[in-house]
Amino acid sequence: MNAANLRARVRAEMTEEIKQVALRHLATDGANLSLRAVARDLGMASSAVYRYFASRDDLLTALIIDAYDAVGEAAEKAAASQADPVERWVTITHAVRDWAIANPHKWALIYGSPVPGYQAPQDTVVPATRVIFALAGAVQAGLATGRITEVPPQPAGRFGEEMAAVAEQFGTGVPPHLVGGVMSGFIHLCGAISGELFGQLNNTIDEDREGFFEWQMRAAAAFAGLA
Amino acid sequence: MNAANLRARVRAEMTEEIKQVALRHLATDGANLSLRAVARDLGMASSAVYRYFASRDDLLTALIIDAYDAVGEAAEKAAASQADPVERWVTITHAVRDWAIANPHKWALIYGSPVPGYQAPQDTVVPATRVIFALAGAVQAGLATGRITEVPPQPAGRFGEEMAAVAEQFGTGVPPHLVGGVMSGFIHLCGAISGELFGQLNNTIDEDREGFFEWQMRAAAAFAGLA
DNA sequence: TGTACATCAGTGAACGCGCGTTCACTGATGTAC
DNA sequence: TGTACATCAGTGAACGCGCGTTCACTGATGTAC
Repeated sequence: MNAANLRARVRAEMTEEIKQVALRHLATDGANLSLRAVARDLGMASSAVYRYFASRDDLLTALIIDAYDAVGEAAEKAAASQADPVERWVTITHAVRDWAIANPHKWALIYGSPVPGYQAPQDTVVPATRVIFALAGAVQAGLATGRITEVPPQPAGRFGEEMAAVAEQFGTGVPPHLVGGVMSGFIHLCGAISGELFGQLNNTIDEDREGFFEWQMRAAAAFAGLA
Repeated sequence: MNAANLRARVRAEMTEEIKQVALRHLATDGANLSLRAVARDLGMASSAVYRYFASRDDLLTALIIDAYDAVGEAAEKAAASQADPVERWVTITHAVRDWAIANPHKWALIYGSPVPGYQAPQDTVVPATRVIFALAGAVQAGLATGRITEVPPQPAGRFGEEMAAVAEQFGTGVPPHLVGGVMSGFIHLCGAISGELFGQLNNTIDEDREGFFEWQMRAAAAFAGLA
């Protein structure tokens, strides 16, 4: 390793450290992320952070992309562990939920209310799709193994056309009417996790939230054809 | 009207005005609500607000309760307008979505990521249940009119017991296994609206979001027995 | 291998601004006799 | 009806604190000849 590489590596490590500390602050203060507080924790001048991130928003963007990648990777790993299409779907959803429970502030960052004044740049678009693609993969597997027999009710009208466009654009090999089922399952998944983390289940389902979750996700799988 | 009532009325009007201005700020700055900014808009000293709300959190609580009541009322009004149980369910969900689209910041306040450092007091619990009760009412109507024939898959284990406890506690007359379906539908509803407002549908379903929404909500109704 | 120069991480002060909450106070309105 | 008193909305200054970002700078590290 030559000198240039060393400097680059030190820089990468420092960048990583800033993000780690920022995540800790996110956990306590929500999205009101303070650059100065981060710098203070690192024992450096607040201005030094600007060597690594051009602005507070840039730091936020980096955290958002990391979070999308982390939950996406969890979903993909889970997907790879199950051959049976239905169990693959269920395992993916559990992996996403487990990740969210372990990292509630990261979940809120990417699936919660938008940060006021923050506009997500294009870089976040691709990482944001990894979970949906993992779910679509389970449906693909179901198609490939002849596991999918009943189809969900056909989406009608313009929205059906949009599903067709999405199916073609992403080329997942999943027919349009099942893309809607995947999308619906993903939305239900997000709702179930956010409901659990943000308090909508309080005073109603306080014991067996995992059981309730799986029950819902199996229903969602069935709606996407995976019965 | 005597003098005492007049003073009380003026006070109520001022309280209302403060809340209105606070809501406008919520729309632009998210949950980072600033008492000083509100006072500034009203042309009064920031300390004067303390005559009406003991603290910033108290003001937030008032806004949260108002929001729960507003969306709950929208749901109940919609419910009253439809006799057919399935259409009642669908109409309720549309009413909730319409309200959320018209008041996205209020939706985020009650169903989005929790406000950092804010702890919701007990006063918010009852208003928070009005939407679920409206949905449960549609299922009750379905039972009463013999419209419910197929039942959703029985929830197993501890979570099934919890559903039974909830059914008994609230005394809605809906059998335990259908309470789970109502709860699941409510969660799916929240997910669908939050997904639309918070950006999860961007670049995927951009045209006919209403169609996609209704398609999902009819599936949710079916899962709660309303086929 | 040695030296002159360029790069770049990090500093510390400053700018201009914001915040929630408290406190002693003024002055208008309402109440009791 | 008139007067003394109590209530209470609103003021303005202050406390003690926070923030993002810029800028001229120091000093160590890396590069080119």
